Amino acid sequence: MTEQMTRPLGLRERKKLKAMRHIQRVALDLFDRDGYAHVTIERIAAEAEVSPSSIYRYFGTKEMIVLWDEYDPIMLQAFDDRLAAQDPISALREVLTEVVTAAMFDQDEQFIRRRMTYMMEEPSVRASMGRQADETAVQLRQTIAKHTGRDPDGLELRVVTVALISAFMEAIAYWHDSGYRDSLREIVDGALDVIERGLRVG
Amino acid sequence: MTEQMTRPLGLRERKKLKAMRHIQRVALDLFDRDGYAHVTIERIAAEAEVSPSSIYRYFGTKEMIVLWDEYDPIMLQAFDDRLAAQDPISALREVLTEVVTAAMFDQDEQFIRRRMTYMMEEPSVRASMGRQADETAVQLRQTIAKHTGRDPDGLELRVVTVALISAFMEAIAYWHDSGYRDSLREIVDGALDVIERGLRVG
DNA sequence: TTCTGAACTGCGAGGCACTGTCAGTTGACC
DNA sequence: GGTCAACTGACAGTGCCTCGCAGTTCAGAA
Repeated sequence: MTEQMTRPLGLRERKKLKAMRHIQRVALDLFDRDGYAHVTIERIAAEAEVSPSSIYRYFGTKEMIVLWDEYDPIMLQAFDDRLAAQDPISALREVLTEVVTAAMFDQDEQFIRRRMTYMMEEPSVRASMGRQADETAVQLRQTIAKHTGRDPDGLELRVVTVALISAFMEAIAYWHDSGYRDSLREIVDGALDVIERGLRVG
Repeated sequence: MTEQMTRPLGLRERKKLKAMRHIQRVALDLFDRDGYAHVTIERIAAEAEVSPSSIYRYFGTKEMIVLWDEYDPIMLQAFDDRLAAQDPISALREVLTEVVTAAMFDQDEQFIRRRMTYMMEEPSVRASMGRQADETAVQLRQTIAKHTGRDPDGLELRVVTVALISAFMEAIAYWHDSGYRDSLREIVDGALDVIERGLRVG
C-alpha cells in the first residue's frame, strides 16, 4: 500500500510551500505584464526577494514555475483511493471532474486560467507539460495495474492510459480555445465519452 | 485542393537537403560516441564542416537534428490522398503501417532506430517530439474535416485525433522499450485497434 | 551569357537558462 | 542547548540560441 498520509508538514516544508506560491504568483504577474519570454529568472528572483538559485532548486526549470501545482500529487492519491472500490474508468472520470473542479475553487479559478493560458500558448511550457503528462501516464498505468492485475507494460494498458490522458489535455485545450466559456467539467466528461465509446466511422 | 506536387527540386534545395542529411548523420555519430548532452552544436558544426549558424538555420534547435525526417511531409500528403476514397480511420491505419514501414526500408532501419532511441530517452528531444505531435494533430484534424465535413474545431474530432496520434506514439515507445523485437507494423495495428474499439471495463 | 535581386552562408557579439561548488545559515531531532 | 543535516545565496562557468552584418551563391530574365 502506498501509505501517503497527509503528514503534519514541518516548518521547513511550510516555508518552502509558501515561498513557491509566492514566487509563482510574482512570476505570473511579471509574465502578464511583459510576456513570458521577456521576463528573466533573475527578475523574478529580485521581485520575489529570493536568489535565482532557490528558484531553480524549487522549480527546476522556468516552465515549471507555470506548471507547478501543489494539488497535483493529491489527484493521483485520490485516484488510487477510489480504485479500491471502483473500476478505473469511472474512478478516473470522477477524479478528473469532481476533484479537479473542487480544487479549482479552493484556489481561485482566475489564477488557474492565467496559468493555463501560458501552458497553451507558450510553446516551451506546452512541451514541458507534455513531458509531465508522460510521467503521469507511467504512474497512472502502474496504479491501474496494481489494482486490476493487468500487465503494466502491456500494449493495451499503455495505449488506453495515454489515450485517456491526452483526451483530458485536449479537453483543457478546447476549454482554453473557446475562451473558458463552457464548464470544464462537462468538456472533460464529453472527451472521456469519446474515448470510452471508441471510434465510429463517419 | 492542396496541390503539393513533388516539384523537380532546384539546386538550392538539393544542396540544403544534402547538407541536412550529412549534418544529421554526423551528429548522430557524435551522440552515440559521447552522449547527446556532451556534444555541442559547435562540435557538430566543426565535424560536418559547416557553421553553427547554418545548423540553426536548418534545424532551428538541437533536438530537431534528431527529430527531422525528410519523409514526414510525405506522410501527411499520403494521408490526404487516401482520404478521397477511404474513411479516415483505415486511411490513417494504412499510412501509419504501410507507408511508415515502406519509408523505413528506403532509409535504413538501423538509422531510424538510433534516432528513435534519443527520442525516447533524451527528455528534451521527447518534449520537442510532443510539440511536433501537436502540430501534426492540428493538420490531421483539418484534413479530416475537409474530407468529411466535420467541424475541425469540435471537441469530438479533436479528441479522436489526439487519441490516434498518442496511440501511435505509444506504439513506438512500446516498440523501443521491448528492444525493437516485434514488427512495428503489428504493434501500431494493435494500438489503433485499442483506440478504435473503445474501452472495456476490466 | 550576363545582369540583378533574392536567398543563403559565415562571423562575431551577446542574452539568458541552467549547473556545480562552496561557505554561511537555519530548522529537525535528540 | 547541541549536533547534524538540509537549505540558502553568491559566484563562476557552459552552451543553446538570437541578431545584425558583410560576403557569396543561385534563380530568373534580358
